[in-house]
Amino acid sequence: MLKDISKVKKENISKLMVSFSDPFRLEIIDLMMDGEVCVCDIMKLTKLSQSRISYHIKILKEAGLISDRQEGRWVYYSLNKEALFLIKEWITSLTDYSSNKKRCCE
Amino acid sequence: MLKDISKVKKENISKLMVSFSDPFRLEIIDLMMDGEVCVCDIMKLTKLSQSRISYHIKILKEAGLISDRQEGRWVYYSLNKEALFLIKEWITSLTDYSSNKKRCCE
DNA sequence: ATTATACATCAAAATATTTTGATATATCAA
DNA sequence: TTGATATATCAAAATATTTTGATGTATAAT
Repeated sequence: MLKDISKVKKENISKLMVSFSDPFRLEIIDLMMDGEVCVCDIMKLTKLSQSRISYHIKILKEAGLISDRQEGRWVYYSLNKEALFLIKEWITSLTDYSSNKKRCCE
Repeated sequence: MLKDISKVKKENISKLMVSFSDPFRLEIIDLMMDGEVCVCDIMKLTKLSQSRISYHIKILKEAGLISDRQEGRWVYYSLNKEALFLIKEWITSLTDYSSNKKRCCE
């Protein structure tokens, strides 16, 4: 069972996965792969409204997937690599430890 | 940008991530790590109602995350390793290629 | 001081997901 | 054939998430 193998808590995983479950958030994440972006960058690149972006950013932030850094009027957001590694670790535990055991003879 | 790096399509990822975004589905996935399970196993182990389990199973199946195999009255579900590897590959592309580039001098 | 810009937050509306309980289907056993 | 079991499906209700438009706050430029 997962809980015995991975250090990653299920609530964290669930929240991180919720982050990834929306196509617009995936787009935003995609943009962040090139480095820091501000809300205004995302607005230019995606045509999403400002408050809509702020909403999604908030979800990403609360899941711990992104960090922010303020510089004057701008807030720059970037992917939090540690969170990405957590997820990777979790997925790895799934692929490495999941069994192919079939049911028989019950 | 992700689209240039990974072969994994964003709609697939989004659907797979939706699979992971519900705590009950995470529980079900967890049970499947030990090998095949039927709905009745999940009922015994989680106390979720039958139709509720069927609903979540359907989501997992439509995302391509699990496979099924019927044997008499029972249907055995198991994790689809290929899908797990797809996700792993995608996460890996995120961790490997995402940049730490800071904004400056604009 | 006033105005403009970048972003956050809020409440209401729109939408989507999940749960429930009832019913349907298929397999098996008596 | 009848009854029991395993699971799927459906429609309605319950909940949760997302979107929108308005307003608020902070920073900076004039």
